[in-house]
Amino acid sequence: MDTNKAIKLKVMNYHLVEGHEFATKLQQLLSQPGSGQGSAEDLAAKILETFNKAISILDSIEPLSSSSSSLAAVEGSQNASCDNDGKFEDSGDSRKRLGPVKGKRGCYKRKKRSETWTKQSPILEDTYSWRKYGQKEILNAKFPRSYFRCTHKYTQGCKATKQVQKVELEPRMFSITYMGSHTCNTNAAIPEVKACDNHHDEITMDMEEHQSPSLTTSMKEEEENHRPHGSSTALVWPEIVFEEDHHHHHQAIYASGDTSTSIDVLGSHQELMMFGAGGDFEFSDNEHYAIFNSCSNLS
DNA sequence: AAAATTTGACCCAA
DNA sequence: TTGGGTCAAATTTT
Repeated sequence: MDTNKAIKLKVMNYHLVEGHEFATKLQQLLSQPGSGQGSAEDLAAKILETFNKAISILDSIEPLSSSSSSLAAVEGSQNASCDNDGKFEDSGDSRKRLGPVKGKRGCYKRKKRSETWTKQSPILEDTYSWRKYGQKEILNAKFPRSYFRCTHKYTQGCKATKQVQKVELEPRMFSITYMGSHTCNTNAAIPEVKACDNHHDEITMDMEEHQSPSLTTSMKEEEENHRPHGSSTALVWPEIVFEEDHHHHHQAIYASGDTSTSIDVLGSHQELMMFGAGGDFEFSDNEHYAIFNSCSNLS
């Protein structure tokens, strides 16, 4: 708790203040006629990066849904074309599924025995270390889904997993579903955490045909957030609209409406949705502190 | 050499 | 039989 406060303070001091300064400079720059656009874009990129870092850190300390629901579990499917209304049941470790929805093929739902929560974020990293163990093309979805498990699954029996999939309607966003909480020794996890060097794992999604030339098959966060040529979109996170384009029966990807938290960043609006069983994201304070410390000097 | 990723095979409920 | 999730051998990266 105290440590979380300390971390927040640091985030405030380093990232947010820095971002604010960048934004101020940008504002000055824009108000001056004939100022070079290149540097404006540069500033914009810096601002974005700064805020992304801050959000990432804060978000992992304290997942945004403070009003945790009492649901035992929540739908985990991100299949953009499927409506879900079955329920999870307790089950063994794996390979159990729940019924289809609306008779449409491919609309499965996985049984979940542990808490599951989903968020949307342009940021792929978090404070845990993950090992990718699979990737699947998902029916009716444009982007593949990547599967990750905790690096310490076998050494420490940690059962946490996550699934990551690009959001169809906003390809710079990722839908990240966390399943189960970490039981691994967080101290052991520290050295593997690559929370700040921006040059690591995260998903490498290969999609056969992506239209944006700036989207390479390897979608590292840096590439995502750094793009100076991203034009105005580099500055704005578009509002996420959960609108089903090819199937009317579906209103929202996360149908079991729970908590939806919004945060405003740079005047734009990003929506994060957190669901489920009062996700017990249990972080060791030390871990965060260490991670944050190691990050804070990287601007 | 060890750790991580890729990717086709496999499992199983629907 | 199918699609989603996982496994594991092959491959790549560190």
